[in-house]
Amino acid sequence: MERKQEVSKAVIQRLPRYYRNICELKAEGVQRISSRSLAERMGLTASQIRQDFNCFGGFGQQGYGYNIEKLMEELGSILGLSAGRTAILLGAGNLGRALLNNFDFEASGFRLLCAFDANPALVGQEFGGCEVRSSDTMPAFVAEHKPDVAVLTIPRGNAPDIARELVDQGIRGLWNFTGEDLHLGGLGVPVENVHLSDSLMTLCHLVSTTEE
Amino acid sequence: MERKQEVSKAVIQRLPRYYRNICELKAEGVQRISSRSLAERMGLTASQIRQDFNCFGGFGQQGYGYNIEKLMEELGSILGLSAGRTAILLGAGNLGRALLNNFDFEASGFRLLCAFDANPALVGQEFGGCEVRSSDTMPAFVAEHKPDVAVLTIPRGNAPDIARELVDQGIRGLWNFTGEDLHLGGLGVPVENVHLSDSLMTLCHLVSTTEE
DNA sequence: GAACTTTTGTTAAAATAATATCAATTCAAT
DNA sequence: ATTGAATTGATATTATTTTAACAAAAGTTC
Repeated sequence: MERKQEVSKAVIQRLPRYYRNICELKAEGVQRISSRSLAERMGLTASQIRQDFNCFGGFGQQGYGYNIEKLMEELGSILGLSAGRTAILLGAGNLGRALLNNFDFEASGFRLLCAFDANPALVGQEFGGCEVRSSDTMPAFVAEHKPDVAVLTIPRGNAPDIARELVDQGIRGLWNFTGEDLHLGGLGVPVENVHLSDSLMTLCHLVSTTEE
Repeated sequence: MERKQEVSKAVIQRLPRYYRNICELKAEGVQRISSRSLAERMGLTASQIRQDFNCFGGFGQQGYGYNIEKLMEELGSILGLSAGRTAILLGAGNLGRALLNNFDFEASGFRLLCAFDANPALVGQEFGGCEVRSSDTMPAFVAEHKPDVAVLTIPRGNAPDIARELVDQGIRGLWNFTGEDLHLGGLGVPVENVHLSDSLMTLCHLVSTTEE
């Protein structure tokens, strides 16, 4: 599993999509696949797929292709999905609740321990099987349970302060929906900034330039 | 505004982030900014910013920098945010309602006309100022109002069929939350596939590899 | 089991993207 | 006005990423 040299960010960002497609293939009952077939399915080149996989050591077989079962395990392991990581969610507003109710955290490698909100009306309620606790109790909870990552669905203004606080308390990653770009890479804490608006603006541009 | 040669996808995907930051600067009352300052703020290189902007014709001034007001207009125009585009939303389940209630479509260039759902209990209700209508009435509505894009927050299985139907009815773009990767580029219809799970899996990997 | 086909892993080449450099131009100060 | 500092836009360079090519290995068929 040890990598000779740093794997490029471009490759890393393709891994979840590979994993998704392999899971689908497994669900379809497929046992093995060649880089060519997978490339066709995903709209990539076979060459790119082979090179991507080989960043982590070849797990294919010449003349045969890739075994779906094995490939899924390998990709899952590279992504760290079975590491039993834990998460908490901060901010049980509309967006936070939508995630609690709909999003399958387990499928992305995380067990959601609980949510926190400052609003007393929400404290004690449960969404998607996850209890909302008072924000006051967050530091003690983090100190005790040491969750790996925090999901930030709090209002934007609070984001930088809370992020710093969480890092001080030992959080190892942030899934950030606040709209504020956070960069804690310098502190060794990765952040995934989610900006739905960026995606929609890109679509707006694409629609505008696809005009005939 | 005419481009000499195709602007690379990498540049396009940075535009929304530029736009966001310029909006913030304007809100802060800043009147002008140099590529160096902006680079520092955004964690990029000044060179990259100048080259990106120059893809669309230089709108800076030597010895002065970029005028915030002008830059915002130019970027907004490139993104097509003022084109008065319209959207409909399909599927007023948890995710759909979360978008209706929380997401600022106008800020990303779209006026949301209405939502559609097959569930009679939801039809007639309003979320975020947007009315839910019966799915049955969707084709007639699209034929009459010709919305530019459709937001897909329907269950995954239906996605491909509905997408094709929408394209036949003249839809020009899809903002796809179904989890199913849609590729209608061949039909000249751009799609933005949103996969929150990809983002969280990437974070899982980053947390795992940032281990000391 | 020999010939043929498939397909990988690896190396090389091509294409793309990011960064550095610098002349030309503008602003600001005296 | 003249000088000096700042900053762009363009070009050149470097780095990265993607694609192509192919020998080596495994499967398949007769």
